[in-house]
Amino acid sequence: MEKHIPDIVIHRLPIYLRALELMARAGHDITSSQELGQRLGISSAQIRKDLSHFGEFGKQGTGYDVDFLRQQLRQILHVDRVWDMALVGAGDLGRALAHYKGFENRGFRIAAIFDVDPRKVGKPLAGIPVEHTSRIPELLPARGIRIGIIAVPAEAAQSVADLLIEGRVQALLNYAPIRLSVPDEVLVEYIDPVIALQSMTYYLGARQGSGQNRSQAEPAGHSR
Amino acid sequence: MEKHIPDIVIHRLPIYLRALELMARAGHDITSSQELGQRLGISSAQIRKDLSHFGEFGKQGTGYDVDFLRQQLRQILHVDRVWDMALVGAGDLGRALAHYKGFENRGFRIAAIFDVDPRKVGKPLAGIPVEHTSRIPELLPARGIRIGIIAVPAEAAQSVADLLIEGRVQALLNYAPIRLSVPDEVLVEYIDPVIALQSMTYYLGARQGSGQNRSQAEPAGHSR
DNA sequence: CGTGAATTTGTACTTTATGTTACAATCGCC
DNA sequence: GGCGATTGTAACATAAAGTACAAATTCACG
Repeated sequence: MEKHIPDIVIHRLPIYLRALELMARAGHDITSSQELGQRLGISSAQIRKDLSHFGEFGKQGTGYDVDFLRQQLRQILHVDRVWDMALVGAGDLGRALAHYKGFENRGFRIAAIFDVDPRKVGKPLAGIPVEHTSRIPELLPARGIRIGIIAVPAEAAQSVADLLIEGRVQALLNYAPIRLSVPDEVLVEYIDPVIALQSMTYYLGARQGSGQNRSQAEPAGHSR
Repeated sequence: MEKHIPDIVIHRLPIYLRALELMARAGHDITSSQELGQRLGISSAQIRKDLSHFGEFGKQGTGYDVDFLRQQLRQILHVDRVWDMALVGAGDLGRALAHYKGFENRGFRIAAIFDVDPRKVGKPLAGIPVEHTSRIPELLPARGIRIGIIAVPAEAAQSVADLLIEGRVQALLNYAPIRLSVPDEVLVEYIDPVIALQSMTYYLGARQGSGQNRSQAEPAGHSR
């Protein structure tokens, strides 16, 4: 319980937590690694082994107390508090994120919004004032914001990342389809729907289409 | 080149492709596994081995022709065509996805949009008419749509998935924070920003905060 | 209240999957 | 025509997942 814990294990914990929250809300008091695994498509042994990195949370013959395990996981993942985040980009995606209800109750809150567009600066979005991007380095440290969300076009993403890092941010969630170059100590997670889609079309392509597919050949040239 | 190819390899290919598209746009004609790896934070040997599953695309002493490798990867991933997708949910997220320019040129297009809200049905979104969700099973097969995007609240996600599958969809991109239960032959990819964030706060929590963090204790009770 | 069957955990051990190292073969270039 | 660069891959090393089981617990039943 004090050694290095594999990153892949860390990435599964939020999935367990999400399932537990769901069970708790459904009034489910007790569960087992088997039940959890069934719901998640993960082997029960995997779940037990993952959890065993952090302690012994279950009871033999019974399983896990949903509420207790939930609290433990929230502690382990440090979401037993609320993390303020800075959102950069008040376009369509930024707006969707600003209005997203899913952050509440899962440990996060958008506490500041930035955009370069002067028409957007000043007007509040989801009740939060939109500031100019250039003020990131100045405003973030004062507000103790340690997480940044990048929701700007790919061309602007790296410079936004640089500003956020100047503002002492330690974790980035990047929606732009580009790899960011950041100091070693800064964490980055990437969300790119096209990457996810393309790894599915690899498998789809081999299969039978249901109708007249391949509607359009992709033109050779590129623009973006 | 005919054996089973690990899923994890498939998931890296789109990342290679994305980098190559970027290079191509930058007028970069030739690259090497080393250069690619440097940009992506992946070892050069990893890249060479991944590619070797599909053939020999490089030239010793020189490296890879950016344009050629790009075309090869697009073929392998079957994004040398355009895939029509059905988007379900015309809320904030659905709107952002409908307007997203990043699908173009990467092999995808939103060809149909659905929502349950009668106020949204009828009005076009990003030039695409919004239909009622109940019409999914009827409309998709006729249009040869094989990919669905779920952008509805968690409560509705499973029933939307069921409708899409009834409409013969073979791949789902699910933005709802819930695991879907689907037949074996249907592919699913998940996007949940909170999962990504929580795996970062695991590491962040151990570190020094930059100011007065832990602004608010999460209340014990839950609602959502 | 005692007992045995049924569960279920945590973990040691085994197997499988993934990644790294190292290098012969090849190529372009000066 | 020799030299530096770079590929593709075999051999090795590391990481992750699955198997199996002793130990603990519950519960039904007499």
